[in-house]
Amino acid sequence: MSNQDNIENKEAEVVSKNFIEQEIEKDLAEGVYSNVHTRFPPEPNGYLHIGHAKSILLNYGLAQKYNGKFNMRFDDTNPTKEKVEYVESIKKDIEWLGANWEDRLFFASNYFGQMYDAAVKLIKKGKAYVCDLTAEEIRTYRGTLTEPGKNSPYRDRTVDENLELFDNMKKGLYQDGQKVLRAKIDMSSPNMNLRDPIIYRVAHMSHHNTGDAWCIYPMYDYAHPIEDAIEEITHSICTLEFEDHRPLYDWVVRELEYPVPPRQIEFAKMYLTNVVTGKRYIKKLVEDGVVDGWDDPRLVSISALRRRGFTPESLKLFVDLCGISKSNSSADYAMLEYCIREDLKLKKPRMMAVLDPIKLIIDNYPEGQVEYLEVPNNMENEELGVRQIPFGRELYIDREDFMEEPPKKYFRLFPGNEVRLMHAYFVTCNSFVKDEFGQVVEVHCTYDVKTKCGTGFTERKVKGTIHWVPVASAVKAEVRLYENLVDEEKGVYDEDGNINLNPNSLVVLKNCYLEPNLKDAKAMDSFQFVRHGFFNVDYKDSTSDAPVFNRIVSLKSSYHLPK
RNA sequence: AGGGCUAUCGCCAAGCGGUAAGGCACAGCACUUUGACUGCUGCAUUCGCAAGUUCGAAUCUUGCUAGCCCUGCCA
Repeated sequence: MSNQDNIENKEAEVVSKNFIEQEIEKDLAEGVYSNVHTRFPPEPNGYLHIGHAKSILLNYGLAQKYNGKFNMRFDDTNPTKEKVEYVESIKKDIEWLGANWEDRLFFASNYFGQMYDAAVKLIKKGKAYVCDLTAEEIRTYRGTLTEPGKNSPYRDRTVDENLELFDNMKKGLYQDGQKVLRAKIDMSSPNMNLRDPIIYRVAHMSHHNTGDAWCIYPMYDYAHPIEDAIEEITHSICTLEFEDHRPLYDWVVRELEYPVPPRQIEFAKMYLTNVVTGKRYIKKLVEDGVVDGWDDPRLVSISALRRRGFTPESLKLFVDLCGISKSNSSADYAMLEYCIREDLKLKKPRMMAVLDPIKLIIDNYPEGQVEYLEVPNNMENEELGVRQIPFGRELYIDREDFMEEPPKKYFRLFPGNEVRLMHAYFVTCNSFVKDEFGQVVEVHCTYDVKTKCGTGFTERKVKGTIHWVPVASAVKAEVRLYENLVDEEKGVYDEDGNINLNPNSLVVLKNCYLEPNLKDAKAMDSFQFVRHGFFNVDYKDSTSDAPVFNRIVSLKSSYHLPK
């Protein structure tokens, strides 16, 4: 079974339609829309994270499922927050995820002209007015959650006066904050968004895309429905906090009289338990140097997950497994880990690596002899081929694979016990050597030639198999193990809102030995290290000459020494 | 005179009036050139709580309770 089939099978398990799909099918059946057109509309003000991946994959997946189209759109209506550098990184992340916008890459800022015309239309309909109140006054006039607001004294200006004032705003006759354009809706609405929301503000600032062409910029609530309508989006999918904005969204598309108005549907954001997902907090971690950048493998930004070795397929699987709903929830990190293991296990070679080495010496193996063993790269996937591993008298094995006094059900090496050296021979432990600190440094064994792997030897069996690496040709490497950045015992935040950090979130092992085949491993290549999990070669500059491996994910938690 | 939304196993999540899907996690057994993987088995007499309607309610009604969101010239 190929890996692709495997993923498709996993997806097939998600049989029921999510509520958005149900809504779409209802719209299609009732003829509200004749096609499906979705979009992903980030503001280029930072890095995308796994929560965005959910939205991207949802929107793209919906378009695919219903044979529709998917647009990429930068919602860049606020020049104070946006930068070109984010635009490129966002495009890169989305392409990497596999969401294809084809030739439909748009910028909200390219619609400024149409948005201006639409505002003029609203003014002419008597549905918008220029307001001279200060920001503070507007806040006061807006009322509170429990008290209605009151009308602005400028609310009843004539159409002609509004037209002239708005034109003057555009011409740059006013300072920032001096005047705004407001929609005339209902100052006593229980929905704050409908209390004459501001739809245009003055901001004398260069825009990353339009430069100095404009000094007035539309607000999200006004701009977004127009963007969707212009692009003929049918289903405008966003997160739950915009539910209260939907009446305003509908007001805008209705008053502007679009023939086929788009429809906004909200779903719950994705959170991960005990993981920092807030952009503000991630930014602080980066600035404080707690992590080494936005792509630090302990973060869940898309660039971090990519650097860590997560694949687009694994993220897609994760998003599908999590599902879409309207209830606030937080997924277990274990589910994410499952997804990457699932994706990689048949795709990647299984190599041997010794992370905490002790020597194993085969006393009856001829000194100086080297033999090459041919081993499959992945015993469950023949397509990955075979490789040669040199075998000799002196090997490294992992410290945890030998115990002087083994507990019950310990199947690995201990004095008198016989185990299989993976892909090689059975060896029996005869003795061991300790250093002056009482640490085991050498284990002495004898091997049985008859037991060579692949010869069909079946006379006796062993309970344990251990991995090894030849001392003479092993590749020395630095291995980085990642744990949760957050102290799970204490929870993500303390009383003051600071993050409870886990001091052991990054462990660097400098004395690791890998099988010789890993000498030329390419950057971003990933492997399974038997018993240790999945690792990838880091592309970032390392502090040592040795190759650096990041642990993507460890093996399932039940894969441990006997209790 | 507040409004909107949500509540089904440790975590996600189906369910849409006919008697609680599935996945993750966890546990056990089998298999195994690693104890992983794979396979099998187990894991909610009960759906936030309380009344009501009904032959029948997680699904309908009413009333509570808890959580999230909303008073940016942010998105």
